[in-house]
Amino acid sequence: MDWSVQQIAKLAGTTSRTLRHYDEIGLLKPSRTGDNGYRYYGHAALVRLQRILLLRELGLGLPAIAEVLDHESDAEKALGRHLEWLRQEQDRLARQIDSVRRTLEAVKGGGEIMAEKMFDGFDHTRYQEEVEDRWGKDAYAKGDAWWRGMGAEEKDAWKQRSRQLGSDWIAAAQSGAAADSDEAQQLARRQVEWLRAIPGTPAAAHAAGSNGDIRGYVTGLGEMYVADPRFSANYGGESGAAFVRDALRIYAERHFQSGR
Amino acid sequence: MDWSVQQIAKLAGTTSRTLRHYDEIGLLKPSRTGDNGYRYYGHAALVRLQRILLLRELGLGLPAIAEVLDHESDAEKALGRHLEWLRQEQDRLARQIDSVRRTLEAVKGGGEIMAEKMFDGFDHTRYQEEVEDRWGKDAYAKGDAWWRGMGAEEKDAWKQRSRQLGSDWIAAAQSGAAADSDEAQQLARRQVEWLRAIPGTPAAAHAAGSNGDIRGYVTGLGEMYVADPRFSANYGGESGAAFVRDALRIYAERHFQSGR
DNA sequence: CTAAAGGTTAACGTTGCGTCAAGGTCAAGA
DNA sequence: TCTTGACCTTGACGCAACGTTAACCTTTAG
Repeated sequence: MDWSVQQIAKLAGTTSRTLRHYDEIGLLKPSRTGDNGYRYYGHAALVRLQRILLLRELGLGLPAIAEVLDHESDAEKALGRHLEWLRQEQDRLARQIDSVRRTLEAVKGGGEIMAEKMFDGFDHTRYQEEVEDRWGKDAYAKGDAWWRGMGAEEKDAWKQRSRQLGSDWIAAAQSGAAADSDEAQQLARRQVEWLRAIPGTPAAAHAAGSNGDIRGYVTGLGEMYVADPRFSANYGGESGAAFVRDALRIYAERHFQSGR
Repeated sequence: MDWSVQQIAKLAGTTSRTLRHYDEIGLLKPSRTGDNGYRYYGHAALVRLQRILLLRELGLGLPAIAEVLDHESDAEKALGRHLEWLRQEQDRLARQIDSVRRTLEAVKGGGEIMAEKMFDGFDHTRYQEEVEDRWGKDAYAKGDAWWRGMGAEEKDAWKQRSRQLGSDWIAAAQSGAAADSDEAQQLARRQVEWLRAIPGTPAAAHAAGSNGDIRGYVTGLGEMYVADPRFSANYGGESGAAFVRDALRIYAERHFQSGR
């Protein structure tokens, strides 16, 4: 009472190629092999195959499935871990959808694809990797959660504040003020306060009494601004960006201990 | 004022390998290539790279990104399609999570991985492909939505009804009744009514007055039962499954026009 | 006897790079 | 000047899970 590849494939709802693949990687061996090389599957193989397919539909990888089936006891833990992973994926997707929606709206409205600029409410998608690299994995997560948790009015207010700060920087830069001038240092102070309002940043931690490397953070941020041509483009070319950077560096040197 | 691979990679928050990849597939060519073969990137390239990375974070594929960037006008449509796709993915994930959760609970409670059998509330994951193949893509979707939309009590009731039907079939098969006996035909009627309660099936459409191929559907379902050893195992071996199949076929022949 | 149906192994294609491997180039110190 | 060491280059394999030819036997039905 054995079945051929095609037969068992149809019974279980899969393809013969899949069965050969599973044979190849050792996940499911045929119960018997004919002299002609044909694969034959018996009852036990079918049951195992169905379990494999069930677990696969749940999204588990083949190695994970093998583990579950071979050490029956691990099933619970494996499924638990998998569930956790699925939930993270779900979160990621939700954020992505949100981003796409906003981008789509921006495109519909403005036109240009990359209309969102640096100060337009802290473009947190753009600097994700950089932020994570330099100031820890969860800094971005916190900032992101904070932003997503705001209502539309709050977001508008924040954007307004950001834009105001940005245009003041531009005005100062174009007026030819020096980076260590009072005007520039006042702007630097506002910028730092602005940063402090964003949870997850070292600036926020510093405001709360903790002592991260706020000096390095502020200085580094200035360098990021100069390095980013979108920023320079909006703030009067490289000279404008350099002005912001210098002002921030000087402010940081004057007001913060040298790191950690 | 050009940048080397490493430099531009850091500026944009990616790696040199990625840049070489993009060069290879023609997504982003260097602005200039040195006599030594070195790649150098200018301002325009950096802007394009940043757009690429932004779109990538939104989850678009590289070919799609190329299309968006090269035919600026398509951006809106491309993003719209992408959003749609993301939402479907989200749906899929949600269903998967639900399945994993239920399976996990079943494992915690009962133990055996594949405790869910055929009639245990219509195992809709198991026959997905088959159902889609034979009776259209959205039949499964409708049935699935219906099932997921039920409350726990409703589900329990449904399971109860299903189990009752199943055990009645078993009893009839084991009593040695003929497939065309009154008893068997009564069971067939109940089975068809049971099927009618599941939205998306041809049986449901038929109940609503539409005329899909309900005869083929009912008959085919019977064949599926026989082909499935899990079914036969639970219903008294192949003879029991054959009994069900025959009874259904006879019932279908007697009560439904021959298809479409 | 022949053709159709079904079986076999072998090997490339898919997605987006990470990761060696082997070897030029360039700026700077001994 | 020679030697590091850092950075550059072009291949080419690896990953996940099969789909899809390709080229070639075996079994089965007519």
